[in-house]
Formats: sequence, C-alpha cells, structure tokens
Amino acid sequence: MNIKKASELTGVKPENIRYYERIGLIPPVPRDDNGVRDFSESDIGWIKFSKHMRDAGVGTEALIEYITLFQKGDASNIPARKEILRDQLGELEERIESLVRARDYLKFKVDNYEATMVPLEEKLQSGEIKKEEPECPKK
Amino acid sequence: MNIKKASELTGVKPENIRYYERIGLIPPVPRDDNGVRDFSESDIGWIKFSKHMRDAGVGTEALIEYITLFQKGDASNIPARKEILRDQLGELEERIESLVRARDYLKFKVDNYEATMVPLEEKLQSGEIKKEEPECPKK
DNA sequence: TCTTGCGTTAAAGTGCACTTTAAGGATTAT
DNA sequence: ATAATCCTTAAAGTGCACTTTAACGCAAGA
Repeated sequence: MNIKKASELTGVKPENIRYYERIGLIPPVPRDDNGVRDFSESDIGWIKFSKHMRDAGVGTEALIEYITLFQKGDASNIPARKEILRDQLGELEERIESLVRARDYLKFKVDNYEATMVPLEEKLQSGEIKKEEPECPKK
Repeated sequence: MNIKKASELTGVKPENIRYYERIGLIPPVPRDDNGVRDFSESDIGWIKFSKHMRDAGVGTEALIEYITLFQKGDASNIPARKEILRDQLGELEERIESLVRARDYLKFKVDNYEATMVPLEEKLQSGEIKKEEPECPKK
C-alpha cells in the first residue's frame, strides 16, 4: 500500500512517516521499482507503535535505539531491547504519577474555586489583603 | 528573599524564574531599591504552581492567560479563570488516559517479551518468517 | 499531450521552551 | 581596594520534533 493509505491507517501524516523512517523511528520501508514505498501490515504496526510511544512522550532517542537493536534481528540483544522497554516503562510510570498529582491539584482548585477565590477577591477589593493565590491541597 | 533562594525553594533555575516572569507565567515580582527581585511566599507559590503545571505539560499559553486574568484582580473574571483551569484539567485527564494506555501496552510487551520474541527470533533466524514485531494486547 | 495527483529527496524553516551570552551594577570577603 | 559573588537586562543561541519548500518523477484521465 502507498504512503497515503498508510497515513490514513495510522493517523500519521505522510511527511511524518517519511521523517520517522529517515531518522530511524521505524524500520526502512521497502520500495517498488519506481522507488515508491510499499507498506506492509508490519510497517503499519511499526508506525502505530512509534506514534503510540511518541504520544506518550517517549523520546525519539530511546525509540530509535530500540528499533536499531530490533533491526539487527539478533536474538542476543533481546535482553537489551527488553531493558530499553522496561526503562521507558519506568519513565512512563513516573510521568503518569506527576500528571496525576497535577490533576488532583487542579481538580481541588477547580472544585474549590468559588469557595476560596470569591472571598479572597472580596478581601482583595477592599485592600484588606495582598494578592496571593496558590494554596494547595495538603496531600 | 533573593532569586537564588527562590530557586532553591522551587527547584526552578534563576534564569527560568526570570524567564517565567518575563513571559507572564508568574506575576511580576517586586523589586528593592536596586531593582533586585524580592520574593514573597506568594511569589514562591506562583513559581511552584507554574512549575507544577508545566511539568504536567500544561502549555505556557493557557497558564499565561490564567495569570493575566488573575492579575486583573477582578472577581468578575473568576468564572473565566475557573474555565481555563477546567479546560486544562480536561486535557490533563486525556493525557493521563493516553499515557496509561501506552503504559499498559508497554507493560504487556515487557512482560511477554521472552514468550513472544524469543520464538519469533528463532523463526526469523531460520528464514521461516519476515521481520515484524508490533503485536498489541487486544484491549 | 497535458494537466492532475500521486510519489520522491534534500534542505531550509518553524514553534516552543528554554538556555546562554554579553555587559554591566551592587554587596561581601580578604 | 579589589576580587568574588551575587544581582540586572536584552538579545542571541540551542535542541527537539516536526513542517514546509523546492524541485523533481511517474501514471492515469480528458
């Protein structure tokens, strides 16, 4: 299948598929006689995988490293590949933690906006206090 | 307190505190007679807030909009401020979802690496199959 | 045949969020 | 008093991940 179809199937723009291939974020895609890319299901799978990981904030570097190892097609580097994945999994878990904390804070703030901000604003208006906002939920 | 102290307290580098102030990511910090910033507890709170949100991937634009509204110190824009926060909360929730999906996928992949990859590699070695990796857990 | 629409590459440009540099002013330590 | 160590600003530079541009080729339809 051509790059347009691959793009539709993966939600990654053709330019970015080419870019991903160029930097090694996906393995090289085979070409036909005219040098035109002919994507297989497995190529599509790789694009989806990389998109998935990129969306989650996994940096290109770790991904490229992983793809490179995979491409060597050597069973001896399976532990290395597994370790990259495990590292990224750890980082992902940390990022989720951080996001959840921020979300809880923001949720608290939104839920209590009227209760805390309106009286604060009133005092502010009357010059009773100086401007200050950030109060966090005591975790 | 000076910018060094503020930096230590918040984990944000002095350069970035200045940068944050310059672009409006925190309200202006009062200066002493020499034009040197003198941070109050509330200034520290703002830095922490912005860092917290930035770490979670909240873009500067939304944050600046929020700070700007806050600075107008007008109770009438409380709903607008609340809405910005609510919007960002929604986006944060989506990002968390996406990360959790990626994590689950990666976790599956790591947990099953030996089980799925080792036999795959063996077949590959023997030329029995072509290279293809990405198989997802059926969610 | 020629225009439309797909594909290709290399290279330059963009946007974001810092980060560094340059040039200088004030306070503290020796 | 002079060197170190803080502070200040404006402006230029960096790194990442695209994104756009330019210049081209092939192939089917009017």
